[in-house]
Amino acid sequence: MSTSDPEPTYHHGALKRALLDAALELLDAEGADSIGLRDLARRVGVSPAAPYRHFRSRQALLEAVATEGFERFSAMMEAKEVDYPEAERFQAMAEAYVRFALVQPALFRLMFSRQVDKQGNRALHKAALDAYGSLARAAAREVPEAPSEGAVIAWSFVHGLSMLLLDEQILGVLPENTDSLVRSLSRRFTASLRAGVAPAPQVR
Amino acid sequence: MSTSDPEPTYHHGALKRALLDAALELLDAEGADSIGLRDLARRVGVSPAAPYRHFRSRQALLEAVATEGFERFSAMMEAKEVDYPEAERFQAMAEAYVRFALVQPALFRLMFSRQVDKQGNRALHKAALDAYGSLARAAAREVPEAPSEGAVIAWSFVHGLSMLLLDEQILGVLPENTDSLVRSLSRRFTASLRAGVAPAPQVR
DNA sequence: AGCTCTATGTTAACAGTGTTTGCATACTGC
DNA sequence: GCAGTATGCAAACACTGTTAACATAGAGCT
Repeated sequence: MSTSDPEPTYHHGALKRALLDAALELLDAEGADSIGLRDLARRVGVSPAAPYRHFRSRQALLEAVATEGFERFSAMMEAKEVDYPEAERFQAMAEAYVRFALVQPALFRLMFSRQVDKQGNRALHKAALDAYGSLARAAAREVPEAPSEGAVIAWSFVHGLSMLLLDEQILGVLPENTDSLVRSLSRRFTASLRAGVAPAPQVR
Repeated sequence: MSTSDPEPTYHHGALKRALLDAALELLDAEGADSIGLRDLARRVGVSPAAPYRHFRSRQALLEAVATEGFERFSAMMEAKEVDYPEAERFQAMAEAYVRFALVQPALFRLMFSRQVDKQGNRALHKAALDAYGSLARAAAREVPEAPSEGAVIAWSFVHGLSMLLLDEQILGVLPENTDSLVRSLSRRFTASLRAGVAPAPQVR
């Protein structure tokens, strides 16, 4: 009595997963703001109060979504880490970073928004730090003279580029094909990162 | 009958301005999400429907706030542009950029959020482009070989650094004094920007 | 088997929101 | 002084997140 039958039960069986999936789906259609608990409940076929058995609040739901976003994100980054040789590694990861942002804009925005509290949510915090780890390692290798500073500079660049592209703010300025734009920009950046950090710790 | 009396009139007289001011004030106490039209109306002392005589919707109000944010922002950047000699100019502007974000975090976030539609709002669009202009000019001067690409790279760096600092995401990694952190990072970045763009257009 | 305990749903209600409609009041220009 | 317009108010609508009280299903024990 359990081979088929997708619908008829009182208990849904996998509501939590279903809610997260629905949220992830809605996220890219609309923004993260227009993602309501009642919407999700309706879409999954349960009552408005049902989600509260699995998430303490709407924010908790969003944090769970963001956590999963970070997990996917860092999985992808780690994949690049093993797939590419040292020489091309950072380059590949930078491009992957931006591509992730462009493919799942709302998810990316949510991950770095203030709607989720990375300090108060251990799982989220860890997932976010993991994501940074891979990129930082690759960037640090490019700048052995100042690894941690180099890593932060590189992180800032890819993150800022992603954000500005999401805003369609750069396209008004450099209206090229996005992919090749990202490639040429990150290539230039990598080159200057390698060349420039060593010589000039003091400016004044 | 008009020398004093701050309160008793039926018509408020400067509701639009008052609403914007209240919004700007609330913005830094709470986030931009918790800024409601009814809240503002209450705080200013008018009925819930009154704001609609001056703003078509909540989003329109937020866009007006963001526009004012961009205007202040670019005014500040242009000030740096004239106050500093070429050699230190970009450096100063980069630091000012980040500082603005840190001093008015919610406003900065709003300016670059999806809650405001830069395409559909001419005033907003112009203000945003103006803000970019000053920074771009200064950055381009540092990289005469590839001015527009250099400008975008520099913009990405300062913007990303701002965003990551707002998330308190970097502080977990480099827990220094924020001000000196910003200075040393942007100094390093500027140095590598100068050094590295010329030699290596081709990597492969 | 039956019986209890807990997990997971439902319904009904509360407070709060953005927004619209119709009416009231004040200001402005002839 | 009077018409027309700008600006305010009150009441209502359709939503939302969230809570409380109740209902049902499944798990584990005897």
